[in-house]
Amino acid sequence: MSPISAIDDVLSRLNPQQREAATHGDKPLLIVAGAGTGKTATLVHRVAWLIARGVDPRRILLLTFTRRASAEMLRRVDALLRQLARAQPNDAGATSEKSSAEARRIRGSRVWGGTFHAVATRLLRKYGKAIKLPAGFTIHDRTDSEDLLNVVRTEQGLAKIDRRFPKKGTAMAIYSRCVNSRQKIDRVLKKHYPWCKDWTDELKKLFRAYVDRKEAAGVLDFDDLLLYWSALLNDSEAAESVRKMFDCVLVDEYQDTNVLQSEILYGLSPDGRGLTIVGDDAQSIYSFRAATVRNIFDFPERYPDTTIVTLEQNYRSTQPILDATNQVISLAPKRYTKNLWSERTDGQRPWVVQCEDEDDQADYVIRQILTHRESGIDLHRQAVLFRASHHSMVLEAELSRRDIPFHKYGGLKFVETAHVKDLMAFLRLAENPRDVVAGTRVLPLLPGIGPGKAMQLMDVLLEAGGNFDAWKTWKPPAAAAKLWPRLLTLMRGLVKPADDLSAQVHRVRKFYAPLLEMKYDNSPPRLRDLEQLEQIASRYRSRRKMLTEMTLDPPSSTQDLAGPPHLDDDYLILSTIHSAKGLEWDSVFVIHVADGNIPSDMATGNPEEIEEERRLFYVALTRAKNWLYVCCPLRYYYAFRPTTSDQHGYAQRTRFLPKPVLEHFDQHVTQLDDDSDDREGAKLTVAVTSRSIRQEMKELW
DNA sequence: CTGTTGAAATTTTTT
DNA sequence: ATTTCAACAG
Repeated sequence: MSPISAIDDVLSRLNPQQREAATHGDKPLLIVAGAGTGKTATLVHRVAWLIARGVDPRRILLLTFTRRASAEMLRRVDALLRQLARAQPNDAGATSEKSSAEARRIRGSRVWGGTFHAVATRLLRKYGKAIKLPAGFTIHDRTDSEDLLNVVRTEQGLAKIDRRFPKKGTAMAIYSRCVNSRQKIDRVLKKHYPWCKDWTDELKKLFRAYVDRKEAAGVLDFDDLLLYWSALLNDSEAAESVRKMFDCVLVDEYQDTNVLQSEILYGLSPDGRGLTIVGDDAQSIYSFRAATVRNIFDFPERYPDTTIVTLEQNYRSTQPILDATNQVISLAPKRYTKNLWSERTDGQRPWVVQCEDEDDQADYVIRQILTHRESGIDLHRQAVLFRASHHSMVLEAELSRRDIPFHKYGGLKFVETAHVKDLMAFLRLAENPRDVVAGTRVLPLLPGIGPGKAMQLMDVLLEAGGNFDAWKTWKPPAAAAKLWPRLLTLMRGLVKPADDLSAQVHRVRKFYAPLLEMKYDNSPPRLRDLEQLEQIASRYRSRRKMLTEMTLDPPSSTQDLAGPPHLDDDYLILSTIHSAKGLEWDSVFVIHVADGNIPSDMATGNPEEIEEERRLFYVALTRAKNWLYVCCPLRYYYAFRPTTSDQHGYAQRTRFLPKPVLEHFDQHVTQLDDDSDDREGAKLTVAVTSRSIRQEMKELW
């Protein structure tokens, strides 16, 4: 088989639109890909096609939303390329060496892949010098950035003035939005933070000082990574070298990029040559990170040669599910109209399930999941989705009680827990002694040292250019006298370590463990986390690499840390809707579908926010392949304040399921049944409550 | 300046 | 329920 017909063979598995996209030339290409329309397959084939056509893999840049997505795509590109290589004519002997060289050349794993932030880091380590970045910069995550901002805020006395001054989290969000949307602070405040308008001047001053502080500390925050990448592309010399690195740039999830990212893209290819972007305006759910659907709408205007390919055939869901989800999104004003359809015409209609309360909901979901499992759908092919991380707490407790294993994605991550951050701070301080945030985290761990002394010590260290010897002359207070010399030894040993990374972590752990035990009363599980961290460290070649990766791409679920799961392990997936992006399961349960949760009360300020919540709901629903359950508890208990007996309120079904849409769902009410020993009693209550609930339902809905 | 205690405020999504 | 803030004693 000739190479050409081999690739034709591979491409024949795609539908005509997908094939058009995969084999498009090098003019700008916009793929509007509805949910489940095989956009990953299309991108993967496109990359493989480019490589097969002779493009050097190292000159392809694949920008994805998560590292997981990038790894998955590159793996599939590899598989495809291997398949192609096998199909090449292979006349014995001499050619086999040649063809294995060819195979090496086309390895997809050599493609540049990753998130904007991860790629930015790699480029800045390499070319940062051109714009005067220190090579050994460390990266601040959101919390670190807030901490540094707080340091500056305290210095400026803004914390004292009045309690109405925006808190660090808000201030950080404002700053971040300015950077990512490339807007002046006045505009951002007016549009998104009107209640902070009175503080404009103070905020400006605060941000200026914050920028200086970052520079002095040799750190970059998430926004800086993009900002400096963009700056690199504006520096005439550096831009030339960076631009020349890539022939093709492909961007996934383009609807969730922000203005700064679109500028980076423009910088990489001003005429759009070699540019491919994929997105779905109906799934734009990251505007709180300054992402804007406009990017995808404006793309054809910015690059007039753009070809638009729309993918509408859905390979994921059954038609009854699509009928319902199409209805949900049809109520949104939108521009790229798609009508998703499937060849899988039959299947169970999606359900709207009315539950009594949160406990009932958890119970119902678990029963239904177990029923599916009995019929052969493993737990990991089922998922429970929710708007906010804490919405799954009751369910998690119940799953644990019944020994049903689960992995949770989204919400607080392992690396964000205090003790892990503490330990990492030691490493970060060693890597970059100018990092004030790391220092002011480590130092107050010692008794007798608080924020004040810590700040002083960091100033001394900064003055000395980051040489820990500068601390030798310092006289610690009595309480810290014993530990101080040991800390000094530890840190000096870590600066130029002779041992491998896990040994370094071990040394930190030995030092930190007793302090941890004093600080927390539930220390045993935390100590175990630290042991696990030591294990993880052995997987990394360098400390810098570990620090970078743990910041940019933290393990998304606690269980991920244990390494690849055993094959016989089966576990249910719990996920925030945001973290469920791009994924799919056989059966999907969306819980807490009540107004206030979806749309979240926090996001009903303006119509745009509400539209985003609608898309969020749409994303959740379109994750389902075969079975879709939408659950809404009728009654919510108020956990707040002394629980005077039976305080509760009633929930309204989400506004995104009005009557006409609801007709595409089957409606159910949970039936309590023989779960417990007192079968009789349970049945009795059911009779009463379910009737009264139906009554209430009639009145409320 | 540190560390503790008690009161008050808050309530999302994440690179 | 948790986190953040303010006041106060050592």
